[in-house]
Amino acid sequence: MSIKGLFPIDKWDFKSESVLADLPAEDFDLLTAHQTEQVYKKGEIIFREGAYPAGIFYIKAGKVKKYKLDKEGKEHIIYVANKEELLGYHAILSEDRYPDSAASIEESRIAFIPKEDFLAVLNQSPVLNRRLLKTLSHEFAVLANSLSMFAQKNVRERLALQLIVLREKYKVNFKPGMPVEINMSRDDLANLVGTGRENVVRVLTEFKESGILQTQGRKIIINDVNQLIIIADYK
Amino acid sequence: MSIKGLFPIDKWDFKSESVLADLPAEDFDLLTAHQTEQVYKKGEIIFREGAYPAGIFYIKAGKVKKYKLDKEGKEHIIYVANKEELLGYHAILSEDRYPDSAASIEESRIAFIPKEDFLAVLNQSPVLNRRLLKTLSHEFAVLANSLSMFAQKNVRERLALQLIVLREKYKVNFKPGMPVEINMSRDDLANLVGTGRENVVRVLTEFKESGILQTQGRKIIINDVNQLIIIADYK
DNA sequence: TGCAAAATGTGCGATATATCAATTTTTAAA
DNA sequence: TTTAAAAATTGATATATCGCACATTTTGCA
Repeated sequence: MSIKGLFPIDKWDFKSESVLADLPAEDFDLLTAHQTEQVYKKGEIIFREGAYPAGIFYIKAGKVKKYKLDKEGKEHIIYVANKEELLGYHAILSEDRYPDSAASIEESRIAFIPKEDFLAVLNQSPVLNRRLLKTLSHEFAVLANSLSMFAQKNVRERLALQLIVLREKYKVNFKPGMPVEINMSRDDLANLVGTGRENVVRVLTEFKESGILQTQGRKIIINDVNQLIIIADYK
Repeated sequence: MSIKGLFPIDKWDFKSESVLADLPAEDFDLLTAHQTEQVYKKGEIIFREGAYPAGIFYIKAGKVKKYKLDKEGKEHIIYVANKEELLGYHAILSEDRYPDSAASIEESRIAFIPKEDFLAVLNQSPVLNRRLLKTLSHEFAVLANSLSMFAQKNVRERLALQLIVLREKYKVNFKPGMPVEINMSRDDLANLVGTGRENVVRVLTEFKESGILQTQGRKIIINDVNQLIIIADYK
């Protein structure tokens, strides 16, 4: 029953969809009519799991972690959202409370769009509907991928994978061809990979010794992505 | 930064949304105009990861597993879909290939609806649009929950949780008040929990000795769901 | 620039889980 | 009902990862 690697889907496609790009001007204007902008300092919470949503967020600059807390308060980061991504719309669409929390992992500039405006545009814009359906099903596929990776891969492989993904997200800050620096705390990285800080450090040291990457304080500089791809995809 | 259990979301809400229920008759008729029905024997594959979608599937009777294979062919079950659920629409909405495979875990009767009909209704039906957006964001929340459970819970806790979920799915086959029998191979169960068959057996034995459940051959009869909830939610 | 607090890194024993091999039970087909 | 194949179970051992305690470095602020 187990066919080996038939039609493998491209696991390295992590591009995030921009929901708002190319929206008809009319829709875009209505959507942004009452937006308010706010700067979130590093670590500041944007919304909390279980709270009722009052609107959606649009990241104009910075990076945001979406995470869940377990009973002991330990967080697991589900996703790192980059600038130009939309945030917190799942709760409104599912007519429920936030399924996860969000906080900035670096100083971020974020616009808030009231729920009413979002729903108003949703009711009149087939383009936004279609865009959201596409984004949501893409997100679903990415999440399903993360889930099975968790089930099937070890810490080393998961970390390699996350470094590849993060590299894409941090790329925008650096000139093409220049080495990309990932600036993320070991704790956040560990919570993303689903392990402890110590284990992340251990594997990073190993990668450093293999010449795959360098570290400068907290910064991680990726030298050899291909090597990471081989590790992440190995098993 | 870690606030303990503030606004905990209800982790035990696993009800699946019925996308097609209460759809306007006009839309429903168009959707089902060219449907073809087929019986899938236990274990038969419905679609494969990476293939291009030709339509969507509606489970009229039976149960279906959605899964991903790793390089060695070991499968990880992402989700068990029950009757009356829609299948395979993510790929069409994301304009991509199937992100996972689907196969029946018991004899199932499944209708196939061609892509064209689905898209035609999607273009004209605000209700279907809204319904799909809601379903997708709900699914996303459930999946995100599974992901963080994987990161935070051990095999024992994950198995307890899956037994609770499966009990809900198998409930429909039994009279209210009657003990629910879960009829699933240990292999499928292990692939759902993300571990090996042997480990599932060991934990099941433990549960059996605690009086939480009984087994009759392959069947698992849950006696004490509350105990399972305590275990699954413990950490 | 200097200092305290926070973050990072290291060693090691404890533990959960994976993995292999062998046995027993169940299932389904003749 | 018999029987062979498939599935489930048990036991033993290997391995990855966890999590504590502690040392070191980095960071941000006065």
